[in-house]
Amino acid sequence: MMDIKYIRDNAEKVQQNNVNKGYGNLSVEELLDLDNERRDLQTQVDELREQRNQISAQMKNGKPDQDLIDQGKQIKIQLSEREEYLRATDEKFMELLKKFPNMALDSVPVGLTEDENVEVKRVGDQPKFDFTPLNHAELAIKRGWLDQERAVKVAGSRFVYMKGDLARLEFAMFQFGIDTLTDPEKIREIIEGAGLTGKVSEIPFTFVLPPAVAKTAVFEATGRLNRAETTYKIEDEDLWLNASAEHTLSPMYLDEILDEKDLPIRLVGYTTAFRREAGTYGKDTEGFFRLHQFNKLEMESFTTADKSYNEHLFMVAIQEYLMAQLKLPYRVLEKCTFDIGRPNAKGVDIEVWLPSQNKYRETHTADYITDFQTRAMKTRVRRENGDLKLAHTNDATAFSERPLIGIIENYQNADGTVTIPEVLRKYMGNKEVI
RNA sequence: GGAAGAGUGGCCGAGUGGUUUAAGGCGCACGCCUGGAAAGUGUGUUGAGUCGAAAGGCUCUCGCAGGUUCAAAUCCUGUCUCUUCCGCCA
Repeated sequence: MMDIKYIRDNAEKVQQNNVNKGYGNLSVEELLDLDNERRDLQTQVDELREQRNQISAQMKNGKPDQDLIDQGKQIKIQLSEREEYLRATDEKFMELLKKFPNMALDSVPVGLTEDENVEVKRVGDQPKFDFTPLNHAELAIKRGWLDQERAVKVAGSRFVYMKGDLARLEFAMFQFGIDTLTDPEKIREIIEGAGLTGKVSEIPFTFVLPPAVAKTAVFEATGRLNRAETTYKIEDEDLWLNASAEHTLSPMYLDEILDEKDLPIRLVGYTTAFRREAGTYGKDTEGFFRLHQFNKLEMESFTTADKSYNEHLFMVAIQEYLMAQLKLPYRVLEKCTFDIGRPNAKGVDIEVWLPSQNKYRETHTADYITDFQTRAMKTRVRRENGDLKLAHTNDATAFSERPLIGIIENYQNADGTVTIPEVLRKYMGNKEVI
């Protein structure tokens, strides 16, 4: 959620940001009108309550006074009318305010389609094959690793059974990710490699197995509840299935005041993610590129405002490190204003090279969210100087299932086998090929 | 899922309609006292909104949401969470 005080002071800039992020229909003027109305009403209500309290205080000492009781009754009537008006105005105000997107940093490229995303760099060589490479779905089905037909029978389209060595490889990859993120030595190595020494904390991540559901109000506070297109609701419960561990990690400190000396809090959470994928019919239907259900390892961190930007760069560095360790060819994109998403101030995507599609496809996102989530969640920090400030959150993918697609396509051999990336072999019984 | 009990400032805990602007204690912060400390002692110590240059004023906040009343931590209704017991269960 945006800071109304910031909007009051920066009306034009906020309106321009709305336009840049594809929310040009949201009017700052309309919001500020509601804000003024709301504050006027609040003052009126406060004054009436003050009168009521004064009358009540007079009544404490002596016997009940009919005159005071009558005055109190008058105030009660006026107050309930004003309060109702205030409640309705406040509701309209909040409804509109919650729709406002976070301010994009000035460095974020302005653009209203994903074509405006800017490629920052390419890393790793695209493999050359002396045979015609299969796409990941063909290969996985051929090897008995993927059963879509039976999944359709049981659960419907966009669900799969993942089996055998591919399923094992997935857990190997996740274990590799967990081992890396919880290892102080590896964290230091990544920070050094990214030139962030002294700029970010060197404390490792804590591995978390979080709930996979969140209550409506909590999910809304994350700014990620998208009823129409993404999120599944559990019938007869006030619960939604998470579409990422972010949705249950970021609200962990809801309504809490954190101590600065305990920061940063770095978490890496594993859950199964559920997405309705409404509006993507016909897109990426082959294999397991876009499913209603997939597993994901997600990073989340809580910092003070002055540390959060470097924390974001650190998370991107981690993502690059993981991809580089797997020796997958990838590229890094600076996402444009439209593509970074409503809660983001900045966003980076990492895409893996897919030989079958002859292009790079998204595997990782890093979200720089500033205080947009913590304002709604009331997650604050007691600074060392005693100030109370909103915490900042950063959120980023460690591994989803998509890098597996990159692995089996880039590491495939002519005979249909797949060479296992070196760093994963120890998790696969030291096998070199599956 | 059923039954009973309980939710009060950072923590413990008093409080069954108006001397509560939430007693008292612990912890914490800053003083006084002391050669220094302990003890003692004084002041302060939830968070939010709003007005104000500031000092400060006003309002709200006793799990949450409604209701009764001139007046609610206190009475009523709903709901959530926790504890104990029962049932079910990986």
